[in-house]
Amino acid sequence: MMIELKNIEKININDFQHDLISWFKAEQRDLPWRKDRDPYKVWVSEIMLQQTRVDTVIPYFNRFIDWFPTIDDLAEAEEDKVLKAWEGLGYYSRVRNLQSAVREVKEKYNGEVPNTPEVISTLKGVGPYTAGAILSIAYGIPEPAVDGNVMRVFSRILNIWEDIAKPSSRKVFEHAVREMISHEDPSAFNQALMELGALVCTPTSPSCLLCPVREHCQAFEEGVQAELPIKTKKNKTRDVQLAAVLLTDEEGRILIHKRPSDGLLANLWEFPNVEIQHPLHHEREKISELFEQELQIHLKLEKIIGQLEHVFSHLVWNIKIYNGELQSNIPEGSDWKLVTLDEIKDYAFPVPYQKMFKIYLEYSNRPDPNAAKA
DNA sequence: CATACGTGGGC
DNA sequence: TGCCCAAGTAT
Repeated sequence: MMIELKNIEKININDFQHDLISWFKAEQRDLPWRKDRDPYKVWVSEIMLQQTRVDTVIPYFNRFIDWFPTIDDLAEAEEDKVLKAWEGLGYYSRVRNLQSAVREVKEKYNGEVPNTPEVISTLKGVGPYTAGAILSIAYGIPEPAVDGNVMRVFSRILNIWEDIAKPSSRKVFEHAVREMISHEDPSAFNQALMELGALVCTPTSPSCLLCPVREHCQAFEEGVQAELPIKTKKNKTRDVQLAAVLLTDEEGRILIHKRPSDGLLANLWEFPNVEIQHPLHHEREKISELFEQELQIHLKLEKIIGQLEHVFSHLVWNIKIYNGELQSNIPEGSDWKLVTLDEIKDYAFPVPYQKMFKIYLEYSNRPDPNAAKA
């Protein structure tokens, strides 16, 4: 902490704020969530932007605000429709937490997004970053909003060699932001830091020659900007083998299942599937048995119509895709449904099952003898 | 504190 | 092809 304080003292904070904010006001991108400061829209955008690129978020944000323009609209919406609005964005608990928090705001806070760190931080899905972002952007409150961009930018500006992958590092950067933040325009200051990280002070090969705060940058002065930030991390993924089946009944309707309300892809829809513990056990009979034991459905498997791999951040799914006929009644419970090809588009499926459905459609339209191989 | 939690894009 | 992400949070 002493080192950072020392480097902060090397910077003329007023000049830094001015150079940063002037650049932001001139160069900021025209983004849909920057049209106004409606705390709800700021909130939605910040949740969507977690671990997600701006270009990906834009169309989702526009549709989401179109479907749920206000806190009331989101609070009153069916969760299935909310998940449909999020379909394909990933990290689906974000939107379930968002709806839960919005309902709490409606009920406990008279529909007003809280404007203090203490209260807003109690809302589901609102962590230290999001709290600071909403407070500063929507309410002009000088709170730090430390995300990956801010840690990268400040690592370089202040020549900080703290490992930004460590959770404990965030407080170092929060401290630095508290020392540096503009109290005149905290919103522009925080957004400028993130915008700079996105456009100029990028992870690899930062564009220092275009940087509005280059003259304040300790790492640039030392010529070490390319070495920073320090970020350790090794993601090891686990492999999971699945057999999934597209089952139709005698009327051609398709059997779908709603996933459990916690864990991976919670509350999204899927096609019936089982995990294959031993990769070689893909005999028809064994697969059928597993479906009966684990899902209580009788079926006639036809053939493997395809195969796909889907990579998550922490695991890899290898899915063998079968088609087949449902030979028992649809299981009891609202988590099973038989739907037509037209109805299926109202249900939210995670990407691996969208891929699976696409493979099925291609298979049905034009049977391909080679598809049976795999 | 480490791990679970998605996805599509860049090199 | 494979690895690293990108405006994090919950547990």
